[in-house]
Amino acid sequence: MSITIQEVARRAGVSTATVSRVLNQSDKVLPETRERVLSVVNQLRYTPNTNSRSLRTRESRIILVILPNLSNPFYSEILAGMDACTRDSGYRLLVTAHGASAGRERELLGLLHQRQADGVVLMSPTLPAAELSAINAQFPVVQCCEYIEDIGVSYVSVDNYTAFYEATAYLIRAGHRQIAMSSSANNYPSTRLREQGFKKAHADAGLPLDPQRIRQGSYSFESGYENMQVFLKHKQRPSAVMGISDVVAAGCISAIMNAGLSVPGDLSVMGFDNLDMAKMIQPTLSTVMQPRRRLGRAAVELVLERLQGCQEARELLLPHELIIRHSTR
Amino acid sequence: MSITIQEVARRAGVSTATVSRVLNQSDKVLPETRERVLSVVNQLRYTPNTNSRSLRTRESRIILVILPNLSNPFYSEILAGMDACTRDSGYRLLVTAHGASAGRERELLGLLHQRQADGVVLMSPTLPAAELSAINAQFPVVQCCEYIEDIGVSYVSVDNYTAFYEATAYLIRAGHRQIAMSSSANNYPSTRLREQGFKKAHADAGLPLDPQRIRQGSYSFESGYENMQVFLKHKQRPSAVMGISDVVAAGCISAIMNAGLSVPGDLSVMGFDNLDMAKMIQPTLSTVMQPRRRLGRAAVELVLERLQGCQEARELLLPHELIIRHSTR
DNA sequence: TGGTCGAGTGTAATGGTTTTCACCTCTTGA
DNA sequence: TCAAGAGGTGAAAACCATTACACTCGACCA
Repeated sequence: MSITIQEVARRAGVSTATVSRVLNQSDKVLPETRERVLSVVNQLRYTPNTNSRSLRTRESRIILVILPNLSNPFYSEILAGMDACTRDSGYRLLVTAHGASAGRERELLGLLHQRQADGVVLMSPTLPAAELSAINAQFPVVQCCEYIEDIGVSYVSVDNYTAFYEATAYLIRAGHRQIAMSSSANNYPSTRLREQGFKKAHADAGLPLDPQRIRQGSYSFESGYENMQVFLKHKQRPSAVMGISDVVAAGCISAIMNAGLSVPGDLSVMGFDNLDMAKMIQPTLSTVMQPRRRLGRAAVELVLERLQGCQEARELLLPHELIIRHSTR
Repeated sequence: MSITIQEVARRAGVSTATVSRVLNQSDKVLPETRERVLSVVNQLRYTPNTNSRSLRTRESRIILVILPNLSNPFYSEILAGMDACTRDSGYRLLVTAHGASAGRERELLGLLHQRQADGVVLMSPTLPAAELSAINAQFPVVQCCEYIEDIGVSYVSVDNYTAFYEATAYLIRAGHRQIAMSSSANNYPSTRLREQGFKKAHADAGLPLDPQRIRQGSYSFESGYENMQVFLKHKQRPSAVMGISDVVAAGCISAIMNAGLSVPGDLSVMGFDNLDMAKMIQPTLSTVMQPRRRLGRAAVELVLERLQGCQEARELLLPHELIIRHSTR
């Protein structure tokens, strides 16, 4: 049916070993033999069978990507970066969601042992640290965006602490004294870091911070909406609010407008992520840009690097950027 | 290193053939032998090596998904549907973007011949019809959302014509007489169908339609913005505008607001897709819901169905739904 | 009693590649 | 002139599963 290396060898009048050598540009082959083989390869449009190759070499040239869910647009741009990075590397991406189930995540990581994947990018690990670093000892593991620190597992992310600090400081410099934050109840390091940045900016400015000013919830639009409704009822209404994500910030804006107030006239709103959406809403959303494409690209690069043999764990924080649009003043 | 079928066979005191038979629940095996084998399998946590299996059986249990790009949130929910559908089928998703290059798409489809994938879902084919149906003769091909009709290749989509017709008719019934459409210059069937639905709704209502009222562009926010700016300059300003997508509609809304007009006070705006974003903008966007999760699920189901042996091409149009929010009146 | 049949199992070929090892031919240096 | 070494190549094992075919054994029938 399909063309095999035998066929190529036969037509080129060499052994399969030689064809293999030519294709893997490894060993010494006489230039003229190489030419002969290559011309047959091109003529026959031969491509090696990946299964037999993987069977032999114990590598699949596939990188596994595990994220909590696929429906969140935050991830799409990151995936695009990974995909682009993968393109000419000979590797491919196997993308799946774990749906917040550690069991499912464990099952997926089983693909590594089955040699169905050579390495993995985790977008938000649900597994305990010990398990993670055990796997990392055997296979390249890279954490992207969300990560557990100091367990010897590489990660690439942004500096959530500083980013949130800067965004908060910006609002303070702009004259805001009562700032609220619609946060999340999850245990992600990023969430904690952002809250810490928020607090530190207050502390450094000598501003008191009423604990009621931080409300937890989720990363959803609805959560932003509901938290904002509560903030609006506080006796001392905040003059600005930070969303832990753009989507949450959009929820805040909706709540504000539905209460008959205006943004940024009555309240300023700041988001986080710089989704495409941020420039589409009215008013356009001030936010902190995460370089999502580059995050994806870097994550895959780190996996590739380890596949190349590099052993050391890398900890990359890519530059974020405060983007001021029209939802703040 | 890893456990092989030989090892299982040895410990269970049977031949590898028997182990294989147990695992593939095919042939007759004495219940007690089966038990013995299964217990060893569980004890050793044995999972068959996929590469050698694929090498033998010439199937990879992988479904290829090719979309134009990964960064568009329109696709993310569809992917989620595919992923969910795939979950317990034993199949996995290999997702890649073709970046509007037919060459790249062709290259990716090569994975089928290399037995790296058993079937494929195409989210917007760039290949000529003939090539597509040639591939479809050998492997399961399913078109999703965008499709070429009548070439014997299955597809799943929504009824773009009727959907756009209904949305337009809704605006007409609401009293609008001057309706514009921010369309796209591409050649996608969906685009043509939506334009036709738009026109037919006018015709059926006996409304004249100035050709200037349809402007082409792209599927981007900017395109909607720019088209809208032109519409606003027309001597007879439209009282409503339909975007070919939610993102385009959002661009229209921005242009309208930046011109100092209001939505829906001065103009009504209708989108298409019902992205999450639609409920996040102000005013919330009236739109046509595409059941994206179900689209993804159905596409994968069709591939699976053909893999099961079903030969006939299916043409599925899933129900859409007009969703009225606050951008229209 | 001898032959047929079927159920259950094992042997070994098979899939397509990579890679070890052995081989041959030349060159080089002593 | 011969030994050693190096460059180029081929034969065959190995990777790990599936499966066609053969075999054994007991049951059953004529």
